[in-house]
Amino acid sequence: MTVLDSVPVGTTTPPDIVCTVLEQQRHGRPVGRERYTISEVAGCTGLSVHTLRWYERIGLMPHVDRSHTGQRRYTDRDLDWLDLVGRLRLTGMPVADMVRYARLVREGEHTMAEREELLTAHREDVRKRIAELRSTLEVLDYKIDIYADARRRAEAAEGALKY
Amino acid sequence: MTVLDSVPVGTTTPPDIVCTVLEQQRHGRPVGRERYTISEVAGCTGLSVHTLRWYERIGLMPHVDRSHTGQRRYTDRDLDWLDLVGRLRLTGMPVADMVRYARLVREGEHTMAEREELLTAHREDVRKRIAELRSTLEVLDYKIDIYADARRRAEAAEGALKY
DNA sequence: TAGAGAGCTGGAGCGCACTCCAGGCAAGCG
DNA sequence: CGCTTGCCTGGAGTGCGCTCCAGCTCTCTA
Repeated sequence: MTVLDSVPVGTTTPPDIVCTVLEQQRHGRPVGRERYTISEVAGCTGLSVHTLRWYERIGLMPHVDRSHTGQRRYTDRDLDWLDLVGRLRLTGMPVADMVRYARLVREGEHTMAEREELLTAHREDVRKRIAELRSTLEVLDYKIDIYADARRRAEAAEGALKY
Repeated sequence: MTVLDSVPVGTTTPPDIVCTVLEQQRHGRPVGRERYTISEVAGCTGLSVHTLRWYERIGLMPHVDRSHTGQRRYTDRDLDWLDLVGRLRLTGMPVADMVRYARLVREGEHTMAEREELLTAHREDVRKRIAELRSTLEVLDYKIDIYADARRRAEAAEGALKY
């Protein structure tokens, strides 16, 4: 089974304990290991295995290691990267931009200026989006207040009718 | 021409003045009128005419008036509605939800509680998204700092080489 | 009276970000 | 030894939110 070959040689964790770890992994990285199967990574990142494989196909992953049978073995570094990707995704960065960033990282140190630029531009974007959201929040508050007022008035009228 | 039949009878605005108004309309509602053609609305909302017609098809507009030749004539109320729709869209509300809200509005006063609920749920969403964005902003700041530090160090080293 | 220009309709097409499928392989279990 | 489980691949399919197209009408201007 895959559990055995993903546990480093020398570690004698019995299968039942590994299972417990697998059980508790929902949005927590399984501890005490450094190589994870694709389904474990799916479990703790919230991404589907399809999406993980797709990220690799499009060049969004920095080369994932394989087991001797050709199965993916993700490292803690990979999980850190996926964490960053997840955040950028949540903030609406297009996948194409993330792929570009990934490519720059692969290309080495001389691309650091460009990476900084990319992130800085995105940060500006995020700031703008926060401002937008806040301004809409005001409109939402205003409208909800109107509905709430109307409801309170209606309830008061209903109360008055009772007596 | 359409300009004439969209100007209320009795208003004698000459065409050239109307043109000036049309010129300045980029993201400002043309003033002094109460019926707008689809391209005027496209101009001041930033939506395409395609999108405006599509919104109507899917039930996102509360019945747009027509001229005697069957062309759309948007009112200020319509523009207000589009303003709300635009804000909800910016905050990521799915079109299906906006359609549902539009339907509730059409159905009259007895749907107010449901509308309030819908907006309140969305407000919660927006708040969560703002929190998410802010937390990502921190990560971004952190990473950008690292890049900036590296860059400054590199520049300092380069400077040192010169002398 | 011909041509330009704006608008109309139903329906097809598109880009993005996944999501799923068919067909196949390797390992462990009863 | 067959069955199940988990993973593999390339490629097709999906849902959303538009976006565009063909073919038409109406009105104005030269």
